[in-house]
Amino acid sequence: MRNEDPPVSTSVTIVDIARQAGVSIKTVSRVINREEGVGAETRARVQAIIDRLRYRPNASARSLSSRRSYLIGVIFLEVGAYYYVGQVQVGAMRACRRAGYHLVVEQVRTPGAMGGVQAFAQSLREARFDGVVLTPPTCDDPEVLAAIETAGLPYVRIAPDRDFDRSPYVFMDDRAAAREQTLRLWDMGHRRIAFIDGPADHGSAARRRQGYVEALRERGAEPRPEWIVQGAFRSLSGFEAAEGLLGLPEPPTAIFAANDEMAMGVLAAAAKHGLSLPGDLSVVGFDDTPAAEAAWPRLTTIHQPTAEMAEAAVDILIDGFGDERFRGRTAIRQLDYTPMIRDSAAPPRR
Amino acid sequence: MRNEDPPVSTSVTIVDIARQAGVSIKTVSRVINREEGVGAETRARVQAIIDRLRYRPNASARSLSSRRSYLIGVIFLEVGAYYYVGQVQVGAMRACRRAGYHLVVEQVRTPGAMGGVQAFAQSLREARFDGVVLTPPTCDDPEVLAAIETAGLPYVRIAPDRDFDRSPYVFMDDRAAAREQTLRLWDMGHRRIAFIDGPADHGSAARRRQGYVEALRERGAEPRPEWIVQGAFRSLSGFEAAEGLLGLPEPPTAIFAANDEMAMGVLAAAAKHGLSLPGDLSVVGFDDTPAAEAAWPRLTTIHQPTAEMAEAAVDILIDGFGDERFRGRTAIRQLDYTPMIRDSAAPPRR
DNA sequence: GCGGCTTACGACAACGTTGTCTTATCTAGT
DNA sequence: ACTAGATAAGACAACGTTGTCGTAAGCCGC
Repeated sequence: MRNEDPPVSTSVTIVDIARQAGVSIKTVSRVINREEGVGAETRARVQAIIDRLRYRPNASARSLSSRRSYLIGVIFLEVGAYYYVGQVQVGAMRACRRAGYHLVVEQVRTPGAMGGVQAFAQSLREARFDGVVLTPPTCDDPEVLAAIETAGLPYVRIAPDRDFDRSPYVFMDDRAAAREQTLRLWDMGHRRIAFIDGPADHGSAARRRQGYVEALRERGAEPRPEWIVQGAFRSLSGFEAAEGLLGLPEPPTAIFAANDEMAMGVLAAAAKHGLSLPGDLSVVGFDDTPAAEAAWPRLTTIHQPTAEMAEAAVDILIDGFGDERFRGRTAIRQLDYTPMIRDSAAPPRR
Repeated sequence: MRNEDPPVSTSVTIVDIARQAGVSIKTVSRVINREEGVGAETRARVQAIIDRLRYRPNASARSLSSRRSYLIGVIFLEVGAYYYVGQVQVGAMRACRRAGYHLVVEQVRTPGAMGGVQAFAQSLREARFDGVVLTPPTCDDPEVLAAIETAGLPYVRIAPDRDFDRSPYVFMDDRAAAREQTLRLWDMGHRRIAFIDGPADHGSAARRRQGYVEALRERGAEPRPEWIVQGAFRSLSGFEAAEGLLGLPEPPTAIFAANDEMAMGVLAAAAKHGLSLPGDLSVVGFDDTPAAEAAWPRLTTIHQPTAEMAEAAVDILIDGFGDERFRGRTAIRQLDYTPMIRDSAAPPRR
């Protein structure tokens, strides 16, 4: 067991391994890919040499020959800014690593670049992904979907909003979570509950709004249009929405923001107005970002298992590669939310 | 100009183009890669066919043959959570798109996975990146650097903290920015200025602290140890640090958090203590996240051109590919910060 | 001892590009 | 008119794998 590591790694190939082991390259290939048809003894000998020389197969060659790139794309409308994006990557990467895949980040909208979906589609066809994961709201964009299907790429969507039998997908029951959240406010005694909506093209925002509406109707109240205001999932939009709401002749006693970022904006607006929370105003969010826990008052919200959803999506994708026709399987995976009851919601002060 | 698009794209190759154009595949290859040695007329004819058939070269084949993968890795200690990560990706992707590269995200630390840097190194060698971009604090990790150098990969670092002539890098003068920031507080009249530090392994945190210390000394004051507290760049750590600071017998009148996330935590702690900002306490941050603008009071901070730094890093990387020995060039690129003077800092109330 | 089956392995041709070298053809200089 | 030198294009061999098919050896049943 002397330290006889090879010199600097001037790329050792499958041929080197085969020669050293005295077998054919095909046999080495079989060992690498854990295929059967190799005797235990031979397998061990080859494996030992692979380990000693620190051999790693060349991804390009492998991919050219096998038509598999071991690359999975995760597609965002826009990378950056959101906490959500990071969480998706965390989960997706975990699943990729486990299965020996790499994660390529793609973005449909590239500020300052020419050609929108067109350029994206080109980029797609060139990259040779084995499959892609689509995140909202891109997962509902007909153009994007068409581009991916034209390229013949298997894909899994996270939290899509329609065409549910068009592909496998993973989701969480946003509507139910939002309904519960609203019900909790109502049952605390709130009767003037406002809702700050997400971007119009965002399916999960719409479902959260539905849950809100549903809860009110369930308690026999008709949602008032002036209490449902448009937001953009960014803290500044939450701030502005709350400003409007608090300036109303009959301001709400509770505000439900469709995501935590906007809820943080609401907190800021409340601070500006000198409101004491949660006494003067209850605020609840959705997502459970780290900032929600470090807010004051600590934000009551819904924990969304984003990373786990992304992980499940990649798992479905990779599992599907075995199958002849990926589209045949319409795997669906539902994950659970968790209400995080903290301090920002309380019965309204009389 | 009839609409005679080809049928579904059952992968058209360079051979198809060559046949249709009546030229050799090499000539097509030359057209694709904008090499010289093709007549204008031939070039146009070939290009037209490429466009008509929507041909895109096979990345794997190209990569196998040319030893270039057109893949650039961007390496984080941990993806997720930070605003920073998203911004880096935005910039890096912009540069990649421009040059026809794709961006692969890698993470050194994979929670719940075996093998730390070792597994990472394997993953690296397998992926065949053309080059990688390292972000802090990973860009200062000797093990990671050694792994990358062993693999013979060109790399560019973003905001490294040492070994400045080991590779090209891009940076921003954190120290100067923090010094100015501190000076502004001092010159407003603050004499008890606390600093919430970042993680110990984070070079830019250390430089910001140096700037803070330097500013105080410049004004003839010696920094008090109890006013420099450890944080972790997360909002919760900012909250906790502020709690400690505000409980001091002689609490600071201003708190400088080494990043915005922690500053947001400080804001929360101040709200908890019923402080009126900025009268009772001035708070300043560093980074200029979107949340900083939607806070109340709006957070005074330093705008860091993160996306631009990442973009520059990728540009340097790609430019360097032309050169024989990448290590020969030690390109350095400095970008400027911008103080964002908003409402969270003001002269102390007497 | 023969055919038929299984197991373990190898030969060889893809895979779709790019790199290197060679070969026509055209242009300019004398 | 002849050569030198540029320019345009092609032939062919890599690149490092995997897929397909072939085959030798061993085992079984009779």
